[in-house]
Amino acid sequence: MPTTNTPDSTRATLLEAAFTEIHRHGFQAASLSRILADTGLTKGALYHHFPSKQALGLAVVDEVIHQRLEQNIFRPLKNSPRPLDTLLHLLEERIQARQHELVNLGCPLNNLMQEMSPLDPQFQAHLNKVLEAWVHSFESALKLAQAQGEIPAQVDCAAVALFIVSSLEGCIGIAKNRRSSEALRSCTHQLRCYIEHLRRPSL
Amino acid sequence: MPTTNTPDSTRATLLEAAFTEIHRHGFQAASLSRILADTGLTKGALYHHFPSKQALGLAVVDEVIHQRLEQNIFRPLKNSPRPLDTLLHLLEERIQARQHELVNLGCPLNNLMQEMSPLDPQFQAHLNKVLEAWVHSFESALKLAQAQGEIPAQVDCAAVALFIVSSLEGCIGIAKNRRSSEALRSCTHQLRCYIEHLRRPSL
DNA sequence: CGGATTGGATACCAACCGGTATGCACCTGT
DNA sequence: ACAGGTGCATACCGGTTGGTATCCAATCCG
Repeated sequence: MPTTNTPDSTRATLLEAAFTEIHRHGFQAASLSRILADTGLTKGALYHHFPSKQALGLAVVDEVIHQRLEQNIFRPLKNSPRPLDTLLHLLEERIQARQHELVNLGCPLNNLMQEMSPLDPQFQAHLNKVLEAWVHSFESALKLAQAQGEIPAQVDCAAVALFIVSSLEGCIGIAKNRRSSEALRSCTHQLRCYIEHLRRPSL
Repeated sequence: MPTTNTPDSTRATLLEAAFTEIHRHGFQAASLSRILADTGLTKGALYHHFPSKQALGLAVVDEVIHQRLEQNIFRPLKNSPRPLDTLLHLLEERIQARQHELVNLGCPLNNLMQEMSPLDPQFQAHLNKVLEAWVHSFESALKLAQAQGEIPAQVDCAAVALFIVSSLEGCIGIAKNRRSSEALRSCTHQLRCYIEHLRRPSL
């Protein structure tokens, strides 16, 4: 039994604790001391794996936030034969499942975007990469539905995908401010209505 | 000619500078020293007018942010005989006029909601009051349009109003992250389409 | 078996933070 | 004209922050 952990496990521990701390307090107010206290590690360990607080934050974006979205949203959507139904189902089910986290702390990605994008070009770039992947994921689903004749040809899938992601983040943000699951449900219901509406021949 | 300013002008100077600083850096990262450097005032002046940094922030919410919304949005909407047209016009014109500010720094209200609501119940309360006033303003406009027969009776005006505000904030937030006026235009255009859609007999 | 490298701990630092105590002009009420 | 309050400046405080320099133990490699 080794007395030292594998380096990757320590790194992963730090990433996970940093994610939680950032989710709770935002990046700027995230305290390295608190992360270290939570993990039982020390500054030596942290600065061995990450050259700076910023690098830690960017790693959280790339390796925690992006990956979670990839696994929970992008992948199911990509593999679905009925993309529109899957999209609607994901919007309902994923939000329902994480409603407490969302109402209390909001969306980790959006929180960071709102806080860091105007302040730090590097954060902006990394966050935007995740955002674009998200929009692209929805756009592909919409285009497939369009190819299947489920939504009209004149629909601008890219613009609609951007709007869906925007509205979704908006709904989560407002629900967080209200501290209300009910607001989250009501708001995302309207969003689903909007999406359903795409189906009908709109004129 | 008096050598001392009227107290209210100093207070207003502080509020305005605090608003700008908070808009740029968020509340937690807003530096009192920077506010004082910008105004040429000192800690003595600040703590004479405000008992704490939190009180300053809450005053910015109540006296700057709320009042601006009141003047630029709530009031025009309340006095309009054609509420739906006015709403759509406001969404287009106000966003166009402030697009640079919105793309670079986002919506002052939403920025603070995202940052402070989960952290500080007092902020949450003050911010929520502004948010509710906003939603109520839109709801009243929708209800008037409904009474005028412009939108169908089965439309849930409260839910739609909440969704419009949420989506709007979402659109601004996403456009800020992309640093793109074009994204802001595209996104709010979809929102206006959604609102236009309320007009048609939807079934 | 023994140097070199890796993983991490300890102790420390300067900078900055919000907040406070005190002092001092000036205006006001009487 | 004088006492008191108002409006603000100056100086200072303890605490926290991100970051660094140093050191030790374990592992790996030859």
